[in-house]
Amino acid sequence: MPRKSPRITSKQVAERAGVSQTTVSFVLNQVENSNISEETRKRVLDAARELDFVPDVRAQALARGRSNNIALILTNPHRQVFVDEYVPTILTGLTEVTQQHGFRILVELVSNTSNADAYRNLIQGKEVAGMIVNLNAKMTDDIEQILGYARDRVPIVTLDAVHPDVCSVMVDKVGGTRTIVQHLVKLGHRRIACITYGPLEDVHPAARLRVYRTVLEEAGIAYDENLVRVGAFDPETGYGAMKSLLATEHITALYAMNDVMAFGAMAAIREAGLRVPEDIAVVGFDDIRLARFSTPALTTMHEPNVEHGRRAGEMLIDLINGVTPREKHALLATRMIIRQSCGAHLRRVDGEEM
Amino acid sequence: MPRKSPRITSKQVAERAGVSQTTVSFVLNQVENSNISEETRKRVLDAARELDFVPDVRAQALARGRSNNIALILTNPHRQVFVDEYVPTILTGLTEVTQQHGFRILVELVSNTSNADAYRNLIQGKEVAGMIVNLNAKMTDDIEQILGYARDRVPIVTLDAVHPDVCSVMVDKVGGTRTIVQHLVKLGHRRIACITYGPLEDVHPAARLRVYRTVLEEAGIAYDENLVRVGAFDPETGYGAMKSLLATEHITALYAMNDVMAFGAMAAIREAGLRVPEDIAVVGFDDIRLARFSTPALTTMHEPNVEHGRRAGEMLIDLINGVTPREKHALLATRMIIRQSCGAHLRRVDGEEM
DNA sequence: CTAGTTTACTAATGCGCTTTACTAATCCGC
DNA sequence: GCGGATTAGTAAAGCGCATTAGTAAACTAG
Repeated sequence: MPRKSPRITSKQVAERAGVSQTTVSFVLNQVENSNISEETRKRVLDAARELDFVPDVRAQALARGRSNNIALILTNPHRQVFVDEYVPTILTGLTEVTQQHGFRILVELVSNTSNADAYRNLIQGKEVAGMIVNLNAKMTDDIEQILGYARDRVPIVTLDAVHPDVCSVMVDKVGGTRTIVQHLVKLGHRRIACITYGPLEDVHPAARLRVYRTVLEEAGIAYDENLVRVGAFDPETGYGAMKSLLATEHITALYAMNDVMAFGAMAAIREAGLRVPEDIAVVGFDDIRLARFSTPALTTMHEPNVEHGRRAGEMLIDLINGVTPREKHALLATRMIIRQSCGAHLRRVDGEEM
Repeated sequence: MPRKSPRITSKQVAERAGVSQTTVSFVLNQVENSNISEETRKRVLDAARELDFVPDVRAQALARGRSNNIALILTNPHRQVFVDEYVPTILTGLTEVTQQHGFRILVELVSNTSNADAYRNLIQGKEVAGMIVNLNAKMTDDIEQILGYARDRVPIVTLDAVHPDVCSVMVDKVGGTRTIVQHLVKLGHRRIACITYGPLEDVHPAARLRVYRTVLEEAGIAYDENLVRVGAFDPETGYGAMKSLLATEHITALYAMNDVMAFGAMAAIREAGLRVPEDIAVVGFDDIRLARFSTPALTTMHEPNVEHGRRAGEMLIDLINGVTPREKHALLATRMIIRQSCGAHLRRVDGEEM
């Protein structure tokens, strides 16, 4: 069990180096215009190394008036965030930049999106220097208020929702939707079902559904709301939605708004004795690692999640440092990955360039 | 952009309530034997609420001599940790208990397992009150030294590796391996391949491979090292390993040490024109959410990851509070989930009770 | 009615650092 | 050789809380 180890403070480093605590602080923090001679500098550095000195971050944070933590706030974790590699990949990109700047990541799960207290404590408690929020719910008054409150006190970047005044980095799921639904249309499909996720008012599903509809109509295909089903972020709902589609509708293609639902849907199609893509073409969205290994391999839109985390981190650190980010709202492009499930390989499609 | 909001301190609460700062602290922290009258208590509470007071955690941590953060240290994140739902599920269980006790989670990615500095800074910098480490590498001198160093200074719980002196919560992957390999044996298989992950010296793969061998030998099946391939934590390696197995060996069953590799392996089997489970039975390990939705649905061992995180959190908080945990090394059981990929449903197996 | 105890608080110190204001010594130009 | 600028530092205050030691008043017990 932990025993009290002798705590090394900057005062002890000062003593050992024969200088004042101030000098130690100046040297260790490389304060400019502090006029420390090279010789003294070296003595301090040596002393610090010999004593194995690591400054107490709590004291630093208190004295500096700024924490060195950044919060990653995950709202609705169980509904949508904790699926596939989303969190790990975001974290990968994020830590890549935060580590460089000496920030640590505080992960906070907020189950109720409009739970203002979680934010309040984090901010007022001075626990974090900035926050990155995964917020994909509908922009209600509640949320707008929370965002406003937060933004007035601490730099903040959202990963999804766009509030005009709050910086954000967002994956262009809407553009991706256009691309992939057009892909299905080009393959000749006219009965294209859609499995979306709810609530339909939320940022992405609403806009994506609209684009799905637009693309169909542009191709002269009437929008049929019977072909739209609402799932969630798990294979089960995709499976259920497909079952229900198969029971009542005749379709030749499916656009599932995430890969995981596409997996479920394909299972349902198989159970019904139908083949993918011969009977029903299926496309997903996200490009999870397993997408390449489903039966058949899933055609999908690739989301740059590592980049997503990285950009959000960079933007936040800019804000923390008082630098105005070049773009207030960054949009990251998705990329279509054509595999087998859409049936493109069967039809000798001419160069899909989108 | 954030403007300086008037910081509310306990001193202001004190003023408003007409008491001393000490009293505010006593009331807010519910200090025992502080003899605060009910009336004063109420005045303080009211003032705090009216001013929207949230104590500065940095100052609290400094004054109390204890941080209220717990580190979740993820070693080798890209190699194995950032697969499927592992991190999210661990986080779910962990935050469940940490939130109750007022601790926050600091996530730290350590790419090099024997990178002592990461631990040192976290500990010496007094950033955390305790650490949970996902350490699944071979117990080298390096690691043993790091663990020793850490444990001498701060409570620590490992999620995988077992150092006799360091508390741990671990999923019984070895026991699970026994169960599921026995399952394949009972189904009549004699040529059972194994796709493990490396490095083979690490905690789990070594022990699991040993059990795989033991189970075979107990059934009178000679261990054939040609049937063992080393993959990793991604479908690609499972796919590659299976390709290579199919090229040279005749097998009727496969035990993949994780579901993701099993997915890859199944893809390879299909490509070779063989059927799962008729030609080759496949079982995985982990029970990821998609396991139920592969073709065919994957038979696997379920890992209680939420429970894993929860137990680790409970154990750590006990240690932090100076309570000796009931068990120093907890072992969590896995559960076999029989689906289609093992072919059990084809053979009318008598009640699989394990 | 007084000494001792309990009740209900408060003053003041310290956690370990950063930072501002200050000082002593040296340098430099004329 | 003297005033101002520069160099190389330091002393001390303060960040916002927890906590220890202490105090004044009220309440007992004898």
